[in-house]
Amino acid sequence: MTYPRTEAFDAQYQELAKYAKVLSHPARLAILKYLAEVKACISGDISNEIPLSRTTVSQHLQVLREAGFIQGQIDGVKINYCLNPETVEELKQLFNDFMCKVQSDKCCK
Amino acid sequence: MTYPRTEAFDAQYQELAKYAKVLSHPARLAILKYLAEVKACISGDISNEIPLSRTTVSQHLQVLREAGFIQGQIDGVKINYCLNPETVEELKQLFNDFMCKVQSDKCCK
DNA sequence: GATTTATGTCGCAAACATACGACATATTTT
DNA sequence: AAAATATGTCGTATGTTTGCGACATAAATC
Repeated sequence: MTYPRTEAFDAQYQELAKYAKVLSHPARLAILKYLAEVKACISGDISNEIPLSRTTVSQHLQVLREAGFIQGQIDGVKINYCLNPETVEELKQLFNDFMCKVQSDKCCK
Repeated sequence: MTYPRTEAFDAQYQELAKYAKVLSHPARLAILKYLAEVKACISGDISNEIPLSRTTVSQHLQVLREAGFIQGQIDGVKINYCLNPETVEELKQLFNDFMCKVQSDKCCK
């Protein structure tokens, strides 16, 4: 949702918020972890692994793809999915930068 | 949303997903950062700082409070809000644990 | 005790997210 | 070329999130 009043203000937090949204569903965290374990696999493997329909998994894959977390390599009928290390690295960076600003010495106690 | 089929499966990702959801809105990231900067403040200060109505800020504060990110200390009519370092630390831990499982050596290249 | 100040909750509309069956497409295999 | 396989997109129902005005509460001040 974009609200005119907040657009400018939100800008600096938009990127991390977007990544956080992608990570805010257990299925997507599970897919990322599964991909890290198997290094590469086809989408059918994922819907066998997690208790969701093929359609739903496909939609979660789309969210992960659009956010740049995963990449798909077409191989005939199959599509081999794997993690995109650049995006994983960027997330880590953004998150750590944010955490530095919200350090434990910055509380009222 | 809770789906019976996925409940057991989701369990191990539920916690991080929940934290990620809290961080998935720019206004909430902004509030956390503002609180870190000023160390403690009242809710009115926050709605003056960010371009959202008092009501909306109050609701974002509720989300942050319920997730344990912030604490409110009643002082007469005012409520002094501040960060909760335990939760910030727990988030950092959960996130780092997850990132270790999704390391850059775990891709198809 | 009336007014002001600080904050919270309710109710609602609009937007967004989730899950999944049904259908579409495209490449293999027979 | 028909069947099988792998995957994507559409439509839809249901639930959740967001923003905000209106109302409620409760302490402080006049």
